[in-house]
Amino acid sequence: MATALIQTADGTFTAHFSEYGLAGLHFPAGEAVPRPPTHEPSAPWNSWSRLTERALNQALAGKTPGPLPPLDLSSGTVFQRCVWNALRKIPSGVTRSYAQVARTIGRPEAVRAVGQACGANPIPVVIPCHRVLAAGGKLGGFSSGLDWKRKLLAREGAILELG
DNA sequence: AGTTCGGACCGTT
DNA sequence: AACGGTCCGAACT
Repeated sequence: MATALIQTADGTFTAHFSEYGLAGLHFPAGEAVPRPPTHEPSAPWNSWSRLTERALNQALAGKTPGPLPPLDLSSGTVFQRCVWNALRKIPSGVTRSYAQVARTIGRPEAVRAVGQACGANPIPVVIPCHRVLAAGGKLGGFSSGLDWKRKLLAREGAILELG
């Protein structure tokens, strides 16, 4: 595994790469980053890092990102990967409810479990867990802070709340 | 219209 | 056994 710092207009994100691809992404930490990352020149990490930086900046700007590095979602359970996969199909600017996602994956009753799976999403922003709201257009929760959720949705031009 | 309460539901630790 | 990024209906203010 390698750690890379990803520079964006919103601060420095931290990315984790396995030998299979991007495995984790963290929002800018409040404090200074502990240690500088180490790179193995031979690995594809530098290439993936560049792809991640480009895609992440696009996403943060509310635009649909282009090519992504391979994603390593092996940390998740079958159910979680199922949910994350469904999340990736939600277009930018569009929102779904936890119940809708539950229906999409064929488990209409596993609503709370879907919420739980969203919280376990290892690659936020790229895997748009922020596009899932509570019923009635209410914001719902967000592991990394609701400010981020609001900000991301606003950048995409998503409609929030109700008139 | 907004709120609180109480069950019911399901995957993860 | 307990906890969640839930949902829905009912009964309030």
